[in-house]
Amino acid sequence: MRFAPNPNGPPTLGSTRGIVVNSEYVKEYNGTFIIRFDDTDPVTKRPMLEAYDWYMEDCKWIGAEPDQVVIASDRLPVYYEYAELLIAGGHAYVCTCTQEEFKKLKDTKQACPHRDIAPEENLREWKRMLAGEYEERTVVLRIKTDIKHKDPALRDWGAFRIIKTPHPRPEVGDKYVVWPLLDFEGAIEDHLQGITHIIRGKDLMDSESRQKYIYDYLGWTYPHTFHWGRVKMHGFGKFSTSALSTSIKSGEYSGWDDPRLPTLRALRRRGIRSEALRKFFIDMGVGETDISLSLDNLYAENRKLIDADANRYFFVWDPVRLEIPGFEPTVARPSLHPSEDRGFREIPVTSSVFVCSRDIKDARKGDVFRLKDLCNIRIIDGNTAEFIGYDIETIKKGKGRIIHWAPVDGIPVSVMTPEGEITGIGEAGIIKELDAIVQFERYGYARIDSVDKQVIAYFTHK
RNA sequence: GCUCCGAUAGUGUAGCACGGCCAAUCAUGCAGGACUCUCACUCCUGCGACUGGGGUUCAAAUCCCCAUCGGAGCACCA
Repeated sequence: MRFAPNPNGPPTLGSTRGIVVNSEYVKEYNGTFIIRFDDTDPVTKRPMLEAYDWYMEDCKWIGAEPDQVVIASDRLPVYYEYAELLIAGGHAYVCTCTQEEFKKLKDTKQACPHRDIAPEENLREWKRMLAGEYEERTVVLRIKTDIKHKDPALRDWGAFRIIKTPHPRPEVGDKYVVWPLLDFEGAIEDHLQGITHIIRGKDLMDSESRQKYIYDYLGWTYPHTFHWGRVKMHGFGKFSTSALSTSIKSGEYSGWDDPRLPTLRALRRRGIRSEALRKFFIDMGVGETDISLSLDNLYAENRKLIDADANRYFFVWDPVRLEIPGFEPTVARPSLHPSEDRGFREIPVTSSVFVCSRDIKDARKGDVFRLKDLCNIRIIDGNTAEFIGYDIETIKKGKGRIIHWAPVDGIPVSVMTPEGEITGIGEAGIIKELDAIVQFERYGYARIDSVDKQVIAYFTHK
């Protein structure tokens, strides 16, 4: 099996599906997993140098280390060789029609004048192409199919064109001016690498019919193919790699791992486990239906994985200070985890704490609350309350709500979420959790990304 | 305009190649409940679908036709 991305950005949720499902089949049937960089367009979908490594990194992280790596831009001579074979066999021709001219003829099922030129002449023209004698957009090498084919998409498709912009990879640079199009490059590589099964997007459904002409001319057997539909993610708008790239450069996003982006590295930074991603995509299977899915399933999967590990902490967002006059300073000792026996945090408390404004803003005089793992209080007015005891049982019997809180000398915490940044105060112990996933009680899970004068956490999910 | 593909609960998915075992699977979601010093976790209960119409057949989610809806291709992009 192979996964064939164009490295013009980091892997996204969509690419991840390709990586996971292909590699899963490989595991199940003991096959070979090849990652092939289809980087044969130095202009329109110009590859990013860093992205090659990003793909390798992300594949590894998600448990899909490739057995082989192929970089198409390294293999132009191979493609040239087969092109010549096809030209010599009279199966391909050099066409100097303009795009518009050819389209017009093709749409009316008419051959262009170049179609009947003799192979020898085509070979000579091909050499001129390779020698750089043609300018961009003046010539193209076409594969001869059936100009009268009922499906216009299959009529004499283009296989090579001229591009004089250097390739971003320094090893390649301006070495070549004749570049293959996807259907040609992919057709040759799939055969050369002995690919037996291809899963490709529904948008590439015609590729098989197009490429089969080459396979027939060369006497090859076409791999088995499957297709999958388009994936739309709820909560993520439409995005294209190139559009994202500009938004990142302009500073609209902090980078390719901005928590608002559906890239693998962003999800990783947020604390999504690779196992959750794998299960999510494997359960989804390979369907031709276009799907529009929510990340709830992924989050649910992830929650099961992280809940037992995630230590609990108090994080108060939208904090308001609540005074409890006369309360004797003490040390609260909430447990690190409600069911795993992992010990306690220790939080020194004085006669005032922070609580979420949401929790007390509608409270009236006399309302009773339990500050979780600390004490019971009764509201006096908007931001003062009186201490009324430590006993949890009295709260359990009554109707007082249990709310969480943070010490007034706590640490500032910023949580980066897909919806934006949430700031508040957390207990100081959070600084011990650098790089770990914690649960902010009554808020959700988050990965502690950095710890300095303040804590930066990346929101995982509820 | 021409061509191709798809359609099962809110979402995703199993079943469809070989029609009966499907009063349709699983997950998530939602609702209710148990547990709990978190709105988390765990557990229990419940809700919810074969796009429509014809046909073939003793029997259709499964086969055929039409319609509707959705997606894609017809690039010197991938």
